[in-house]
Amino acid sequence: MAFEKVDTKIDFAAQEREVLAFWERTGAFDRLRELNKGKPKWSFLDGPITANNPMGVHHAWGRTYKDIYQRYHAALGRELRYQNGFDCQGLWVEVEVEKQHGFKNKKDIEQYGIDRFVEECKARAKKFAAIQTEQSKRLGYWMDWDNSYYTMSDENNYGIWAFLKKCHEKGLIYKGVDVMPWCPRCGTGISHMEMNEGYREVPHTSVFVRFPIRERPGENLLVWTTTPWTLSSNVAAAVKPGMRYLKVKQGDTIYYVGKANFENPRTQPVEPANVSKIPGLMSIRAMFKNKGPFEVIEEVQGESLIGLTYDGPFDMLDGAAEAVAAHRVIAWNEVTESEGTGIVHIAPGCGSEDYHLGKELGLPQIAPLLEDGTFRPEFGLLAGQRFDQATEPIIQDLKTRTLLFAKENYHHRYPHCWRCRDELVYRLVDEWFIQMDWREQIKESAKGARWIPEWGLQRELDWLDNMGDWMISKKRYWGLALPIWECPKCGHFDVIGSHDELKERAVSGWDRFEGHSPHRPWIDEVKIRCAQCGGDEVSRVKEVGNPWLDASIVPLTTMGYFRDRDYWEQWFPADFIVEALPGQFRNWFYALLSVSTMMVGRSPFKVVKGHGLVLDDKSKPMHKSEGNSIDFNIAADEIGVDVMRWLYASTPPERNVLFGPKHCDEVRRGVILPWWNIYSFFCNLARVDHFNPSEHTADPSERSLLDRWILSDLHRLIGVAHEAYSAFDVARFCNEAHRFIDALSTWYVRRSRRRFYSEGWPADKRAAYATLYEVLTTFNRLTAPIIPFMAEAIYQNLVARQLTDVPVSVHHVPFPQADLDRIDETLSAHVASSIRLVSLARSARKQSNLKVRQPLAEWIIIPGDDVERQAVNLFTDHFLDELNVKKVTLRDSASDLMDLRIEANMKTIGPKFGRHAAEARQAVEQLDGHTAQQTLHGGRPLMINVDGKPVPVGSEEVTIVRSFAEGWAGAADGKTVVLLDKRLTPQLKNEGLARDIVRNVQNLRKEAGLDIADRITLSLVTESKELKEAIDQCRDYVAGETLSIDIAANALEGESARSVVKIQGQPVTIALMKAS
RNA sequence: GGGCUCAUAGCUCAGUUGGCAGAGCGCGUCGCUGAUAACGACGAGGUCCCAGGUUCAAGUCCUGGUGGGCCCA
Repeated sequence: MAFEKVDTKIDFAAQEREVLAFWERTGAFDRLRELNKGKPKWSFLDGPITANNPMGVHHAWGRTYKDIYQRYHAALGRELRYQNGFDCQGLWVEVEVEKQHGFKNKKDIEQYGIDRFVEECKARAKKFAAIQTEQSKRLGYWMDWDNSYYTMSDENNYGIWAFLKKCHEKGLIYKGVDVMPWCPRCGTGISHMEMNEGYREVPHTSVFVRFPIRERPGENLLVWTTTPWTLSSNVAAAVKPGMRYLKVKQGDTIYYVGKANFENPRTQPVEPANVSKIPGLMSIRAMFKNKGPFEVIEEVQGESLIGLTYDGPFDMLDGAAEAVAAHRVIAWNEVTESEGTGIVHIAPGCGSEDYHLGKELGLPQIAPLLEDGTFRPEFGLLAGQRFDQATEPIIQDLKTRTLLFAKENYHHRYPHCWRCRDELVYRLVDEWFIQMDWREQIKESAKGARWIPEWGLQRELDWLDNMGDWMISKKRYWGLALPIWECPKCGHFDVIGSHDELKERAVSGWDRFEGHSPHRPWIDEVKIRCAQCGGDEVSRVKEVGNPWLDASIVPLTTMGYFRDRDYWEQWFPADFIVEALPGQFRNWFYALLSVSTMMVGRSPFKVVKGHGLVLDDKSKPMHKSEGNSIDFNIAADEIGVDVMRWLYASTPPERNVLFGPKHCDEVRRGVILPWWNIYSFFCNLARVDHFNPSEHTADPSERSLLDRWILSDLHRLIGVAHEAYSAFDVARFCNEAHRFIDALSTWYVRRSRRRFYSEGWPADKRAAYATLYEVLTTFNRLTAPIIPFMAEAIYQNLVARQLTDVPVSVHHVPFPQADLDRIDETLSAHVASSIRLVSLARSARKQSNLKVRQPLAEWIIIPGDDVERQAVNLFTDHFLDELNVKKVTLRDSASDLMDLRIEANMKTIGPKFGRHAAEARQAVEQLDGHTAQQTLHGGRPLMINVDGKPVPVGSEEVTIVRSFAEGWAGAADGKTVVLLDKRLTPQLKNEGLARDIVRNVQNLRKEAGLDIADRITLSLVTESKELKEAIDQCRDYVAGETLSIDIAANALEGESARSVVKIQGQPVTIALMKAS
């Protein structure tokens, strides 16, 4: 069948949609799986994507890698599982469902009904899983989409139960108390890691408050806090031993304040750019001055304050009763001179550092806030108020009682909930933990895998060394039901390891649970008997699980560990996983390693690769909330998926990729379009010529040098492709492929073009066709994993339409194998030299303003080495044509045409002359060029005077710089010199004019819509004597190039196109008509 | 607060063992022309973050600082 005409103005996105339909129609993916069934396995494990929103382009990077390496291994003939994963459970889904309903807090959810709420979360995950599935298909991601795993599945949840039970059997599960960041709106603790993502700059009212010292009436500690609500729970005040404190007297009142703190100019701790936008801060000294006269009466050491007791600011509240007797000044090294007053308010129930310090010293912990951030009833005037709304009442109250020294508007970075943006507070809470003292075992597992990049292992080991126990509970609704049943009577708890075990242990509620997924609220119906005290109303704890548990059991659950151990053995551990780097060392990678180490004692993956982030074109991370995330579907249809995939594949994975129109366009123009243009050039000619790949073949002996060269380069590239793909370094292949496209386009095709235009099928034309056909089809297969759509389109036209008994899809074709015998390094060196010589000559032409259309008489080449000399001999014809010269001459020297100057080569002169190097350089550069060159060519050294002594200098120590004689254009690089004869004979001048005329006629032909092969009648009307003469002399040339059967000097009757142009400044009227 | 890492052209980044500072994109100029919504050549554009030090010579090595990123506390 004939080749289909290729449109050079292709709409790539439309073509991609056609290819998708083709894959669908032909069942191409299923066919691939059949082809590879029973072959050696390659096991990829997909890290589940959060099924909570449609994909943005930033989700496509990792998925591109996943598809590329799967396609490559399939092309090697490996069997794969192709299982995609969706991460379904967790707070992020809850938050979106809450938003839909306008819920403000947990009460709203409970009123609405946990069952309905959880069903909606489930439905949301399913909905977005379906959307992401369609988007992934659009990306060209070949997966077994009907067999995706969902972390909310029963199998997955019960799998985690088995893991937790195993932990419990080893005594690792415990309930702990800690002060941790808490989101009052979500009503749940926030891990430090989550907290890092939510810092924002906000203004708070910070206060300076005095604490009266009981032992010293009239004397006070001056303390400062940015969170006035915590004053309700103050227990102690901390000073730093060794630090200097001042006694400042104002009126009858004496204040203690850090000496440095007192004097320090204070600034708002915000981004430097924001400082000027907000009011500044007063120094503490200025605050005193503001209030009236004061004097510094004494300076004391911090130690002298330690042990003093004081009256707390809210001692009258019932909730603070425990603290009254505990108020005293303690020593703490973390007190700083740069912030606050140098005396730090300590509330162990309201801050992390405070808590640990308090625990060390045995201080009481006062926890003032309920789950929703309001004060407990026992906090009197504050009871029921939210911590942030309480600021004003607190200040008013302190003012009334004259305890308030000052207040100010303080701007700082403060943590907010990463999902709902509410301000976080520190709360004292109970949570469930896995004790992680078996970290050494996990480290061994980590070492058993290969990490790309290599430093990933060290990063992971660092994390494993430093991590605390794993907090696995969250006081929420939608998630893994922690299988912990805790006896309300005796406090004993049990961890249930499976569905069946629970059924066995159940004493009530099983009937209400049966038939439901193991989620709240249904699972909470099931009660068991306490194994310790025999109580039979033991309920499950209310908490749900950390979602990283959900994602980390998948190497077991999805590969059938709990249901088909034989199958599991075949696929575990995974050969490869790949995910975005930031965070995963402490998230998925960590959780995966921990779970598999516990369950089966080794890493669930052999190779783990990380990649960077997708940033916008201003280098900012893409976030839906920032508004800079780009919708995947829109991008796919605007720029095409192949372009996007190439952009991702070609970015070094450790770096971030900047995604924007500019960068996509760079890929499109730099890689995709040139490749498409080469293909369409070939295809459209092959179509007209009725090229038949099985008929028009060529023996090696019939191939030209350039044919052998491009095939050699192709086979070298095949080798690189295997190395790069199998090392998971596709970026390296992209670089080399880009270079190959450049070479193919700007050298092979350009230099071979005329061979395709000859009549009939001479051997040389067959060789050109056969060569380019082989290059195109082979290179196409190499790029197919990266740009699967374009590869398919090209394959269908070049191969599937032409040959019988070939695979239906390019993705069924085995990956090419390199034939080392076809690699010819010498030839590559010759071509490289040729390209260099030609570009040197072009540079010479450019510098002398000699356009290539103007023929020149002679090109003299003084080769820098033997390879160049041989290249000139091998490729003389190409040289003549490429540079439009009449003659190429090889010479050993051309001193008659050049002036020479000597420069010092500091790389060798430096070490030789040491501190006299500068002097030596001057001496060398004063030498006469020609004489010096003769001396050196004669094998003798140059003599220079340095430090008063004559010293010999050899050819390695100097460089010769050239300038060129009148009438010659030249350029030099290293030892290589090229010279072009600028002198134009009348004959040359006429030929130059003729070529200009031809070019203009060709433009007009195209404008007139003529076919390449149409013959024309041409008319050239001009007043210019020079042009007339040139036309006259080069009549045959002009006629031949433009397919003119006649060239008239007067106007045409019935012309179909006309234009008036200036040729070298002289006007001519061109007209033409198609010849009958 | 500790650890790691980075700082080079308008942008994105290379820069080997110290030896006259590079590429791609963008910009400007010119050229090529039946692969043409391409392509090629040439050019302009630099305080190599700052300050010291070693050296004949420092983007490169050493010390100290500043600024950014990541990790940990």
